Amino acid sequence: MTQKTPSKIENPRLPSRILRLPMYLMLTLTREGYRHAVRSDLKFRMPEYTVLAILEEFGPSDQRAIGERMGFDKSDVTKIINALESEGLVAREEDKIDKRRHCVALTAKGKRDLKDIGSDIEKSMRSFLRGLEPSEYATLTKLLIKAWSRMD
Amino acid sequence: MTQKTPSKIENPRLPSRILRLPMYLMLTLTREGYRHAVRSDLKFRMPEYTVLAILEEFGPSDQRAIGERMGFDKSDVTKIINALESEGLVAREEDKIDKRRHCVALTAKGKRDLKDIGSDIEKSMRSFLRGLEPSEYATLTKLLIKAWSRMD
DNA sequence: TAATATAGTAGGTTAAAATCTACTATATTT
DNA sequence: AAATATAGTAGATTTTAACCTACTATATTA
Repeated sequence: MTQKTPSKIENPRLPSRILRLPMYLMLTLTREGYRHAVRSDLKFRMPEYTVLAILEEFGPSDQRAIGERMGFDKSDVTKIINALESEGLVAREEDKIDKRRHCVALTAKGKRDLKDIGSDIEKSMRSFLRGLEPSEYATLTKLLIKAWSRMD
Repeated sequence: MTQKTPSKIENPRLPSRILRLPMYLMLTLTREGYRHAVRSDLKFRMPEYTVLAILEEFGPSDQRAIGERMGFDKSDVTKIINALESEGLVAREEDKIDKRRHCVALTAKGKRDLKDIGSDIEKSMRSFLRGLEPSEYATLTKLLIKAWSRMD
């Protein structure tokens, strides 16, 4: 009880009660993964990449729809589009029918750069999860998609 | 290009480039899971429960060792222990050999309450991930442990 | 036509986690 | 013995995401 504890824990680990909780493991992993992402010094982060990918897969879109897909407030979408536009990756165009709307589309440069931006991010994420075999990585992804698609 | 976009997206979804990224899915899930945890109005959160579980599984410990296991700064450990001590769940005792150290141990009440605190948290997390079958939940946990144990 | 609602912008606020500093007390090293 | 290092505390600072407000312009509705 009052004995002196060792100065260094050789193999620090969490108790099994905690290791059986996937939500906590995800929390820890994303926290560490964030640091890893910062270290890998990417030019764009997920929000920017997500907008580019949305425009690529679903085509030009107004900002409200982008925000709805991402679960972001419209004001935050404005900021992301501003950043992407200033880099010449997307262009805003007035919607001719509804002049309140800005139709956002990928530029030629945006289409070109999207792949590199994505592969940089994906490479960083894969290197962080390099403890998993490719098949495990795929299984993990599948399970997360299922959980994600049914969360409340 | 400039055609009017519909006012409501019936089935908003993310592009496949994003859905194939487990780290992003985890980020989204933990963000939502946090809201779910707040809604379920638990008395203690993960940091407090983690400390209790550490003390249960590894026995009495000084605060530095607890922080090392959790990846928390010592000052944060102090705050958690303060909260747990004021609820009578843990007790600090001076280490007789090294008087700088506080040997932290579960009280009888701490041992008793640990199970309820844990099952409340676990229930909340399971209900959040209820889209997964039990076997999928187990697989997910296993994969996350593997990823966690090998992250840098 | 008047009232209400929506898209987007700019900028601010809030809340939580993570980090850091200064300090006291005690141990260890030189 | 003096210098240095460690455990713990208290409190401040930083960071970041999430959220909110006020505003302009335009569209829709009653």
